[in-house]
Amino acid sequence: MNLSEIIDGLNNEQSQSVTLNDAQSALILAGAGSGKTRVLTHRIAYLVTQKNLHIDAILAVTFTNKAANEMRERLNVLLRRPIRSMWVGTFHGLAHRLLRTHPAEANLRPQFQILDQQDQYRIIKRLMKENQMDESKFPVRKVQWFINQQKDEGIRPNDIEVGYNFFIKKSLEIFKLYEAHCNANDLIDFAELLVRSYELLKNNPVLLTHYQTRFAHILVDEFQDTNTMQYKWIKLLFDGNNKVFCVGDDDQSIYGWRGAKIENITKLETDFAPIQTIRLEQNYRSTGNILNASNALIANNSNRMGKSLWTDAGDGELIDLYEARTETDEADFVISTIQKHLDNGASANECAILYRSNAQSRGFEERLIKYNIPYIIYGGLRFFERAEIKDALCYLRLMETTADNVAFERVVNFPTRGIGAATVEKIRGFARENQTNLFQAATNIASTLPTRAANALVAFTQLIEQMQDDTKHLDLSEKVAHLIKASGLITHYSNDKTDKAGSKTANLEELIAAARQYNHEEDNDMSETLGFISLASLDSSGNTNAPPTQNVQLMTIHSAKGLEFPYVFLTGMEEDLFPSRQSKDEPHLMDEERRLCYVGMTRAMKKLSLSFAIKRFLHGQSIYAHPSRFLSEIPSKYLNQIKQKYGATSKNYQKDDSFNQDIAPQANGELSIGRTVKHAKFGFGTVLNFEGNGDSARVQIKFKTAGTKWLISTYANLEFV
DNA sequence: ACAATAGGGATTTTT
DNA sequence: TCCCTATTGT
Repeated sequence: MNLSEIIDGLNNEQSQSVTLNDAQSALILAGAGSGKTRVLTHRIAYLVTQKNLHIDAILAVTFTNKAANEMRERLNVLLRRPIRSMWVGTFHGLAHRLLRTHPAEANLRPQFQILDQQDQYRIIKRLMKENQMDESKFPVRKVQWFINQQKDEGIRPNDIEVGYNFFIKKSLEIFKLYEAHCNANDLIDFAELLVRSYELLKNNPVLLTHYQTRFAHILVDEFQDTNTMQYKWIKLLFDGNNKVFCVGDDDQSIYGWRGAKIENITKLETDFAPIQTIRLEQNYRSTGNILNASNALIANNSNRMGKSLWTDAGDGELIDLYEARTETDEADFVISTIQKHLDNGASANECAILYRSNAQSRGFEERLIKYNIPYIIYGGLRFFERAEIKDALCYLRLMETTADNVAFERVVNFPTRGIGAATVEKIRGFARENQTNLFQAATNIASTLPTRAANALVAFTQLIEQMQDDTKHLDLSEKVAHLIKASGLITHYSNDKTDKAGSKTANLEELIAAARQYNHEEDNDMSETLGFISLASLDSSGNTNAPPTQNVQLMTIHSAKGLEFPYVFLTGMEEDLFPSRQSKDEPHLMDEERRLCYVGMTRAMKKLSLSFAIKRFLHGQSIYAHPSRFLSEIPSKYLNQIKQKYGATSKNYQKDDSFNQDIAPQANGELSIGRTVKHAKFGFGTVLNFEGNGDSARVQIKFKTAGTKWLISTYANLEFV
């Protein structure tokens, strides 16, 4: 492979990045749609083919499995050689690989298991219950959040100063118990993968030197999304002799709430000095209008590293901005516009409906069903997170290692077999006292129990042993197929009346297929089964390169990051919804909302449509909303504002028309939310909300002294102050 | 063991 | 309003 093959079709900056001296570290500030994945993979190809770098000397890190798989595929094509041994993967996947390779040095038994969010939640919940913590005062989610937050920062319980904060004090107690529990049961949660592998290297200078020397080049994707531990992890592997190549875009940092530190990208310049910064500003995705509008929006953020995207693709169409009366009206606009695109020959999967929060999908879904347009909603439970799949996997885990307590707890009485809470509690007690696992405890304790429970328990342990025996010589997928039947799961789910579509049994069938497709890489000590189980935890998507289907795509803006669509509808552009209410008081949160908006807008290739509703039904009540501030940050010359009622598609025109023009803020300028009014009896107050029309029009007012009231406006005789 | 019911909470979720 | 969880009743 020669150089021209690698840099063919790259622009100046891209090719400069790719062919940078191999003794040089680099930060590539890659704007949306500027071809960053291409630069990253071509850089690797350049190092391997032009600088004769061995593929084992490369460490390439991404955030998602999807990105990692994509990179592998592209490298396979580019390098025309197997790259199996190359360390390309997610932070978590690579950390996991380190721990599996050196379990003893990391103080782990080789059979350690990965805890996913759900498993973690269950454990924390049980620990809280056992310690009489009131869940209504201390929500499990919050405690789980607290623990993960600490771990993402590399903070261990002993590092935390107990202050006056009661929540922190109690959470810390649980944190300690949780850590002890995980250590006793060989459990590693997501954050622990990083912390533990970090400590592994930190405490083993020989190992550290080995990997520092081995990885001559460390390449990191989406650097703006790294959290503290991930940053420290990369920094530890960097000894100054090796080089980093980090790609990121500070304008697309949208995971700050999850611990991502946007500052990491600026810290690079000092911590990894000397490092050369290159900006990729030519956009190959969107039209000029979309790009200029996005640039104008993001310019409102402070502390940017600075970057301005351009395109030579031409202005394209203006951005539609639709003012809807209600969320139903908004859905009508979006769906009928999509219908027009379809009529003009577009395919459904070229259209994406994006929103800030999942709850907004419902209205669109209803319309899509009504107009018979195929769609797919992203979000919700992924394949390996589904209850029936987790059930089956827990049987698999128990068969692999009967000492797996998490798996034991989940399936000991599922499908129900007469082993109640009391029995399980006795098993736990015995296991605690005798320092053994639950399965062993169950075998030992059975004879001491009342006959009924004893029989049930013996039946269960024998079932597991029998399944182990029966599947000894079967391959992975046959094993899964066997366990689904033998455990009674398939019978249980086919009798499930709540699952009319039979999707649960279908999913179980799908699991057999997934096991068949799993290709095990024997680059570590894991058995095939253990490898499959780990994969299920680390990549819960269950995607086996699912072919793109002809569906309109509905998803949150967060999940749209990294994707692109010809037609994008960015919906619910209202204050308190987007930007979210929870972000309005904190400038740095507001900046993140704006970046999110920027991400959403820059997903669009040909046509972007923005929309907001004047009145939205949310959390069981109608709310009058103001257009998002982001809309006013987009210069109107890029916008095509549409205000009139869209089309005649709405059959519920009358019903929707509860918005009374007579009392609309636009109509008379008198009554509007936030307006101060005076009432003869209740005195001064502020208008919170209003609805209805004619004689039934009502106004909600928060009075200074009389509290909040709904008043019929025709009787209220309000005086505007 | 399961269905009916009540209560509380309701961004975003790469791993 | 809707959805998830916990509790209660059969």
